[in-house]
Amino acid sequence: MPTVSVENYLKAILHLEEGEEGRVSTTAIAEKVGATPASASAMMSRLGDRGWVEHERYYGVSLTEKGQRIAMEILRRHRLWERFLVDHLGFEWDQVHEIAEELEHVDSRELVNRLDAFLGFPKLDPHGDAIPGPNGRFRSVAARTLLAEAPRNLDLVVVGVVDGGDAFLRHLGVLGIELGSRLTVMERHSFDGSLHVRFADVDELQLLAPSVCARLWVDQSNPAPVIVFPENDPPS
Amino acid sequence: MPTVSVENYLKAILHLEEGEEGRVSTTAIAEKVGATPASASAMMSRLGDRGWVEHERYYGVSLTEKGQRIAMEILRRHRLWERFLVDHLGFEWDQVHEIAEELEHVDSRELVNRLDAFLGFPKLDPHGDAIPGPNGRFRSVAARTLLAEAPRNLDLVVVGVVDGGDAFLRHLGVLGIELGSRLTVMERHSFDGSLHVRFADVDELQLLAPSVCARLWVDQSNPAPVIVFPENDPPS
DNA sequence: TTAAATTTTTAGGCAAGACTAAACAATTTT
DNA sequence: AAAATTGTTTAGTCTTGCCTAAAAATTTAA
Ligand SMILES: [Mn+2]
Ligand SMILES: [Mn+2]
Ligand SMILES: [Mn+2]
Ligand SMILES: [Mn+2]
Repeated sequence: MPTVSVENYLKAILHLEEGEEGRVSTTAIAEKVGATPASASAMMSRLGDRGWVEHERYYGVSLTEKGQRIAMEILRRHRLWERFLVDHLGFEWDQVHEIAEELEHVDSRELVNRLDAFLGFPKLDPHGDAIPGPNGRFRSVAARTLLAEAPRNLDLVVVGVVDGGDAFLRHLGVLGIELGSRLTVMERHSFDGSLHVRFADVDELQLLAPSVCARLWVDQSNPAPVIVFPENDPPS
Repeated sequence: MPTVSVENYLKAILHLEEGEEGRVSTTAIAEKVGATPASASAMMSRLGDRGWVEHERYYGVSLTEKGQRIAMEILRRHRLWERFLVDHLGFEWDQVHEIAEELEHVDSRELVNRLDAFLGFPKLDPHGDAIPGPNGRFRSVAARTLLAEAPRNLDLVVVGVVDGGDAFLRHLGVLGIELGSRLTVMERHSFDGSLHVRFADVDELQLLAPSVCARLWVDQSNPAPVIVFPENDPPS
């Protein structure tokens, strides 16, 4: 029965662990939860006592099996609630994070599973992030690339955002980019990595700053497959 | 920006104030929130400092205008979430209280108003209790009577329960009683106030204990009105 | 109108979680 | 290798909210 604060810390550590190798630093955690390093340090020893993190003094922490299970559960709730807010209450994707940040702490196994069913067992949240299943593992590991690293001349589709703060999401709105937007990389400028892209529904080329390209997940957009009818029936 | 604990205390005081005259006792509040009188006493002076209750030492408290506004907002959230849980997630009415007790503390004006709209601006929660509107006042003051005090030989309909703990709600399930059940009081037994009633959908008379009759709100069931067509047009 | 019983408040502690300032350890620079 | 910088922990303090035990006020009973 972790408190709200403990749940926020565990989720922060989970976020910081993915991608980065090894242990997570106290200062990074403090920054993520909006507290001082001193407060985070105190919390780490409490989390260590309860067996939710492994704490090597002066070298950071990593989640234990138990801690990870809890963190994944919070993440699951967060992302399911975000889906609910967008799909059923008509919120925009840049308005739901803060509210989900509170809803995720409502503790009822039954509630979250019924919500999951009500939403149709979604695999992705409104920002394109995978939603953990009731077992605490992700339902699908989608193959995705950062737009910044995508090859040219491919039909791409935006499938997610990296660490999407509300300001960034609103900026995407200004640029006319949303989940599902289709585009092609025409030119990559080696000076700063900015890209000239062409959107499927726009005529002119558009320039995207590297700060944007590094935060967009894209996938190859499956073109409507060309179905070739065989001239003869295949052998059964 | 009250804390969860403060919100629970304010709501408890609101509940205790209705019906009872004058101030609410520290001990009653303590019992309602599940704390000791000493803890409640300490909380009362904190609430007094913030201007949410009027505290007359040794004589109890009453909500101020401000305190009442906050408490009504919590009550609104609680009952809206109960509606959501029953109407959309398929919970039974005896399973939702505890979960709503947590959801009510999620603090977002926008969220609660959109939820209200999503639910179709309901007037009553699943237990028949009125849901406060965004202005903090009840939307409708339904005319209702306790079954224990209802006259005989009237077509009645169950419109609500008084202070419905889960145990009582499950007992109603055993008796086959739910919101909307139609019944008529056939006999009132002066010994202990128990009633013989006839349910609209059952043949035999059924005996209801006073503990049940005192906790059921009933209203006269409007029989499908007999429409009398005038022989002549009324004078305009 | 005292005395007994009940209710309420106060006193003294404790745990969680936050902060600032200071000490300490690790890492980088010089 | 020593010095400076950076990151982490410790020390000391605060607030909220809870507890038990004891004191004080109020209510009830004798
Ligand atoms: Mn949160
Ligand atoms: Mn998200
Ligand atoms: Mn509550
Ligand atoms: Mn209710």
